[in-house]
Amino acid sequence: MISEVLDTYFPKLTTMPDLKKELVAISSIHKFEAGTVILRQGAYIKVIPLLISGLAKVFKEEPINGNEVLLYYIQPGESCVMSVTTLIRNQESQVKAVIEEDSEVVVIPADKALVIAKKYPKWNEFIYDLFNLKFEELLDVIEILTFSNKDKRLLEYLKKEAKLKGRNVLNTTHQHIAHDLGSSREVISRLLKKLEQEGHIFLKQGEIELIDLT
Amino acid sequence: MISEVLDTYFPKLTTMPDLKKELVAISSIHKFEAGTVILRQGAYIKVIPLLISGLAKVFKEEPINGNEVLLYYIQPGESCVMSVTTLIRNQESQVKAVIEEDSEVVVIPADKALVIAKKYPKWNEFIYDLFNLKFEELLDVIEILTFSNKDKRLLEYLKKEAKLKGRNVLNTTHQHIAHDLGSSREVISRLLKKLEQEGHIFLKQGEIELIDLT
DNA sequence: ATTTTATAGTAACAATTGTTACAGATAAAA
DNA sequence: TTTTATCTGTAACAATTGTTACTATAAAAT
Repeated sequence: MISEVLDTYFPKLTTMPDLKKELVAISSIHKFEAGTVILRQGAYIKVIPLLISGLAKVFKEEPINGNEVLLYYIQPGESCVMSVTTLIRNQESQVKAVIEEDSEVVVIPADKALVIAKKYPKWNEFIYDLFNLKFEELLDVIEILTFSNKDKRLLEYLKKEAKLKGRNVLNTTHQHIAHDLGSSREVISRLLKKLEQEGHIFLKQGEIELIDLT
Repeated sequence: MISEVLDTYFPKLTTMPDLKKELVAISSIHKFEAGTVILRQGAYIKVIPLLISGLAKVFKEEPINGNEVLLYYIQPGESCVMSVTTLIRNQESQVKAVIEEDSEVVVIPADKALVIAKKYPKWNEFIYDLFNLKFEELLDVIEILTFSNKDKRLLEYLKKEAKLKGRNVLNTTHQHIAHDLGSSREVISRLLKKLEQEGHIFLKQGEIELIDLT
């Protein structure tokens, strides 16, 4: 079971028979419901999660008044890179990870992941790839925060959500979006109305339909 | 020469005699003047630089109208993480690196760095550390961009510059700061004046003196 | 010493975003 | 069906940031 799942979603980790064998031996599959916090900011890493279905979001919390920003997503075939390096450095996690859609996760105990990392260069390649990917997502966020207005950021967010969730109707609230983007509900409502008037989206209570997905 | 330099600035890379020997054999020391672009956005990686003196800055360029934002710094004892992962993935660089203060750099040819990475886990530990560090710097940038105003961002920038350059008088222009932060000169002038009135800094032509460095 | 260039100051206005304070609409629960 | 809670719309105003346009100052060059 785990063997096939790894083959399908993490092919990089199964090209080496030894590595694959070891991974299968130490990992187990868990299911998490939407809303589950799988990693708390400030906590230490106990497991490395490999997502095989569903979707997770990674946030940075502002210590003072509890605001958060969405940093990036974890899709099937990915893991939480921050977990991996934080584990190696034995630090507190700087981020919070939350399951966004019901997910299945291959879970690797932290101590054993450390052994694997030292033993198999392939594992590092996998992590490097992921790191690069997430690094670039952060760069994109910074670019759009620096050079664009909120309406652009909002539209990009909606498109990304639609793409990752595989549908062009999003079931969400203005409040929820405001939370993800670190803004206020009123501002988001105003900008959504503007996007609707421009023909990008169609609004209903608890629903946003994307018109042009490009 | 290279041997001592590595011991001093990159102790992690010299704990294993074999790794150290190999690094010494393949690397050379180069000097770069302030202003030198050591990595162009869109270019492929030819060398991995290890900074031993001076300071470098890493920018993300906006493709359309040539604006840039400062992402993070490279200090002595650090390398350009983006180079490392971009090299492994054989991608175009997503960022631009510029020498900020005259620097000395240990240069490792890209092809040989790849061999080293596969052979020595210690190298990966070094890279992981660095990645984590820079990742966290990016998170801090995103946090401040999301939750704070420009004046806070500006003050943090000035403090960081002062800290990294080891002096509390910065020789820079408003235009240059605006460029680093992706804003306009007039806005920066206005905010600097405000910071001066609040007693944080003291302004002179071409100079900014930090009062409180905390 | 005078001109030229680069740098900085600032006022006035526009655009964007945040905040307050309600009202209306929709869906869920009683 | 009524009640209740949640979600959305929006006006009015405040604060912040961006833009335009011009002036003032300091440093560098002639």
